[in-house]
Amino acid sequence: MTEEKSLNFLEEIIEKDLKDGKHESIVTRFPPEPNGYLHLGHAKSICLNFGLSLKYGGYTNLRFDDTNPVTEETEYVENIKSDVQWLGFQWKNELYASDYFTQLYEFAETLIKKGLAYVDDSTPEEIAAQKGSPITPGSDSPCRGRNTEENLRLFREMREGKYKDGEKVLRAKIDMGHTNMHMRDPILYRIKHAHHHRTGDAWCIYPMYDFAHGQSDAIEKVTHSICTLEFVPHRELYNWFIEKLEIYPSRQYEFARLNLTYTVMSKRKLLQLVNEGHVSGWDDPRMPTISAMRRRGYTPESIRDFCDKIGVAKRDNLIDISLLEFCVREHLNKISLRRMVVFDPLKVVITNYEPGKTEWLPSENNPEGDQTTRQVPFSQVLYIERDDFMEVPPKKFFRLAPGQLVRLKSAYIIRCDEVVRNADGSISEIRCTYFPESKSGADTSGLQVKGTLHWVAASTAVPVEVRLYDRLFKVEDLSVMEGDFRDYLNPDSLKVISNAFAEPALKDAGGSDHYQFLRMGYYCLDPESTPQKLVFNRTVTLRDMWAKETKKS
RNA sequence: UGCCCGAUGGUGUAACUGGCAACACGCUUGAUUUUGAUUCAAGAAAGUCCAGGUUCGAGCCCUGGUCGGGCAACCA
Repeated sequence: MTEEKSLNFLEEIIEKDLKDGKHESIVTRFPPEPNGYLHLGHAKSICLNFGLSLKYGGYTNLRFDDTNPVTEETEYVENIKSDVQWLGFQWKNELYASDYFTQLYEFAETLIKKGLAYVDDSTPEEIAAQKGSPITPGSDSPCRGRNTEENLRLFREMREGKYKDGEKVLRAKIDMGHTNMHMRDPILYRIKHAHHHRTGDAWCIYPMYDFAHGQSDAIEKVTHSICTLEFVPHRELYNWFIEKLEIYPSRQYEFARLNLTYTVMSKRKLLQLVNEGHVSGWDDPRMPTISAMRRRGYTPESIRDFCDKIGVAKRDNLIDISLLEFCVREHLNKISLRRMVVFDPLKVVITNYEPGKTEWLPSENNPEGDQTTRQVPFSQVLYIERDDFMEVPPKKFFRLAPGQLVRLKSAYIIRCDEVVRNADGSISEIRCTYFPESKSGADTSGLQVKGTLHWVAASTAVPVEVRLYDRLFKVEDLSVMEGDFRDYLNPDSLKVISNAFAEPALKDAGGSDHYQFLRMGYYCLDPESTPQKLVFNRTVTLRDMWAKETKKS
């Protein structure tokens, strides 16, 4: 009884290919360049590529597109691998475009021998000029007529290191008047006397993306090479190489990249935020990177669910971040342990409770799941949230106010009798009476209250630090804003509560556990946390109808 | 002044491939609730960019527009 779900355009293509017998199973690949961290946009691509091969029987390779030694580093390779695995996917083969350098070099010689590539001595400026513009045809390079022998000799000399960076390039010989700019004699190889993270100094010429990607797909017999929309114009060239080199005909398909409200999703901009110190690093919990989201408390399940819900198509899109938040809340609600933490304490003294006495009261760990409980200490002096008390409450204020009754979660109903002030007039504590017969689980008081508050007993409270994250940017759609994207950074994206009070059960907080601090949102332990100083990250707030209500008036 | 994509509620994705638009998020209202959470119920919201055409019938097909995006790194 599988739920009948309509197919996206990629699934339609694959099902047709399978039905027509074009393929018996499919091979996809996830091809990151190791020059940055993976972000949510990559997660969409990962879920697609791995999801498709899982669904249709086949496999997915992890292939690092490492053709540019000057920007790529091993550190990125390791992080990318762990992010993919954390998301819950396993590749069939771990591969590198650099594994194919010898083969790609031979492909280049093949093209030269076929008279389809030539060595060009033009400068970068000259080549740019020769390209023309989208509306004007380009012009031939003076070197375009070089004969095969000379091209071969020169190309071999390029490889041997006879020339300096930029002195020569290898170009495909296609058509400088082509309407597709990418077909105007694109560069195939350039000289870079640079150390490569894997091949070391074995090479001083490196293939360009276009000459490496498609051929790598072919070598791996990738059936469906799925990439984002900006590569649509490259497809013609992709197919040209397949035809001229007579290699395995992988096919490229493109989908629209993910855009999210209130954030940026480009590696360049994210790198800038890191380098300029707007965030603490690639895994700063405000970043849309996978590692940041993991640190913030997102679960792989929720990210996969999100990628599933946003769908795949070819039109530009801007996904509302509230969908992402919905996905985490939905998962966290099911798995998180409930705990009580007071962020902004207001002292409450229960005047009719025996001083020095402590009662340990059971409270459920998760009302949605198993019915296990933990013990919470109750005593005469407590803390509640300052926001949960008002001297002159508005009409629908269900919390504590003079004369008003409220339940303390898993404990007793209390009534506020008196407000005690400091010399400056601020409230120092409030004095309440409790109703012994209203004890949670054994309530015979018959009292009805509209509100329930979280609380912490003062004597056993554990001081903790809580980091509250908000959206990184102030505006929903950065793409339509004028000026620099950094002008729109949200100055309040991080708020640190260094002295919150937690119930003692939180002393045993584990690294991978997710918590719901009652009425305060979902949290997890930050890696910077120590047993002496617990540090929690807010993953996401709870939905808050009351906040909406108060905002209205 | 070119070539290539795309256009369905506020957002995203559907519509059995031609039979008068569905699902999710968001929003509103109500019920339940020892989390103003969760859960549940109800509701508002597009007549499918425009104009023609084909057809008994078009969001799906054709033609012409309009609007949006992409394309000229020795980046990927």
